[in-house]
Amino acid sequence: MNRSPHSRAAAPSPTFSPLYRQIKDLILKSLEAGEWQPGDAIPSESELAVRFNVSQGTVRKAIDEMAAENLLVRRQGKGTFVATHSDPRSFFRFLRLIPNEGELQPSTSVPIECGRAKAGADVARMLGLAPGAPIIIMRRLLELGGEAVVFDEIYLPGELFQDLTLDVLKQSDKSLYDLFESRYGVRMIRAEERLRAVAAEGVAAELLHVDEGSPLLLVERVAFTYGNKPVEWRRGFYATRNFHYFNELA
Amino acid sequence: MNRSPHSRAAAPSPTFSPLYRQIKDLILKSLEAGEWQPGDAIPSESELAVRFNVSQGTVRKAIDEMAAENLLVRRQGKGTFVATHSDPRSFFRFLRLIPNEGELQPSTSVPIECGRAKAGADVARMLGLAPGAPIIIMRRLLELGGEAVVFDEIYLPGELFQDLTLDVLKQSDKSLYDLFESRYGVRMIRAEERLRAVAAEGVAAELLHVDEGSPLLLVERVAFTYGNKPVEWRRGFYATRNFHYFNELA
DNA sequence: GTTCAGTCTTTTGTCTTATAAAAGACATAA
DNA sequence: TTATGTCTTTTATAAGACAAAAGACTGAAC
Repeated sequence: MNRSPHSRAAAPSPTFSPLYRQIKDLILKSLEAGEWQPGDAIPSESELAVRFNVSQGTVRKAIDEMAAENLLVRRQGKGTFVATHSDPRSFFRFLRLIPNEGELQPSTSVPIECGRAKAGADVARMLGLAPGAPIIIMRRLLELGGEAVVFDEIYLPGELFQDLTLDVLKQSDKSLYDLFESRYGVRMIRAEERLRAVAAEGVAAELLHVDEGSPLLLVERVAFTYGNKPVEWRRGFYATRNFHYFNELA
Repeated sequence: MNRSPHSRAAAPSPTFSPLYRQIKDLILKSLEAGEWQPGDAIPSESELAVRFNVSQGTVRKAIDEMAAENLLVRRQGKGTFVATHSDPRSFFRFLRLIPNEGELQPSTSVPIECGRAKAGADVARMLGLAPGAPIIIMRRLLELGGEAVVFDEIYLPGELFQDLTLDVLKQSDKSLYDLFESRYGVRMIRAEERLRAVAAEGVAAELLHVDEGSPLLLVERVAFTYGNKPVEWRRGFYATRNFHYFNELA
């Protein structure tokens, strides 16, 4: 570690970075290496301070940033924990769909199909794979309060999800990202979504019980794991009769 | 100010709040009162520390939070500045529309109509007004790279925007929120958006040059100023042939 | 035995102080 | 005129001391 970043004698150091950020990188590396599992407590601030030979305040600032990025969760008096998709609070972060009126509905994922294929040009580009690399294609329906609301087509790199089959999906009662995290060790930490209005057609129209040509909200998503690595591409058709996509501009 | 929040002798204080948050509230009050204008520098951290009789670090933590909320902007070596909508960087925050391919386009606002009316039940509810209170209704088209992409219907409380007319809008070359801020002293700091897909009809279809019944993205927005006070309700129809709504889930 | 109140330990949170880096103005020498 | 150094003002970083929150543990009261 560069412990004397301020001495400019030796190197004007284009790679300069303050102490707390170096600590952050170290913690991130431990996280990525699986030293602490999702839901687990990480060592206390003072322990980490001793381990890295810095003050508690410096460790704290590193953790502050990671908590702001939803990688860690602090609880006063208890400790700091690795964020997990099994925590229901982290759920809404990745499904911004709420009813036009009334309370939030419990959601059910209905797997329809899950197979293997070779990446076409578009999927390869989105996932940073070579064209022809093995991928998994999954289709599923999302029901909210008994109503079919979202039809998803999901593309995953085959390498990371070796034994993922339709059966595995049907067995699981967790959310997809919870499953990915607990069974395959792939943690989604960030996503980009692109929204358009399109006309319903084919399977989507049928499964969502809407007329051909009626408007649907198309949500395309790329989800990233540690190191900004894309590991999921998804195309979702949302029927927005009774639900809408909620977003806060802050 | 409650300078000894930790002494529990006097009051178990259900309204306890740490020092830095009390400072934050004070700075916020100054901001709200217009003591410093958008774009201006606020006093330095050490000046504020003297003024409030606390340490620089405590002022700093207060400002940190406000910078995270986009109320203030820090610049090392220069000072801390009141955020402003005239800063182009703050622009994308409130218009999340980007081209499917190619660079970001410069946008032009084309005012169509601007009149006064009395608030109906729905607008009154959204803006926290009494039904029948005076409001302003404005319609406009947003063009990106020469193409008509968004048709907006905007509802404002009449009281806050006294002399706002179609002419004023036509005269201005600023963004709407920049105009609101500089001319009426109303600063938008946060907004909630609800998105749906709908079928194009009437004026919207016509102005956006799309067929009746073709899909449009409907974006309903409530925008808030200081103290979480709603001061704008807006219904926007987005034609998403060549553009899409971009959102980051972080 | 069970319950309740106090006490102790461990954890994150708050606040202060000292010092570094960044930016720019200004003077001065080439 | 142009560069170069120096001084001042600003935010940024780092460390240390102490407070509040949470929970486990102890032991007395019943």
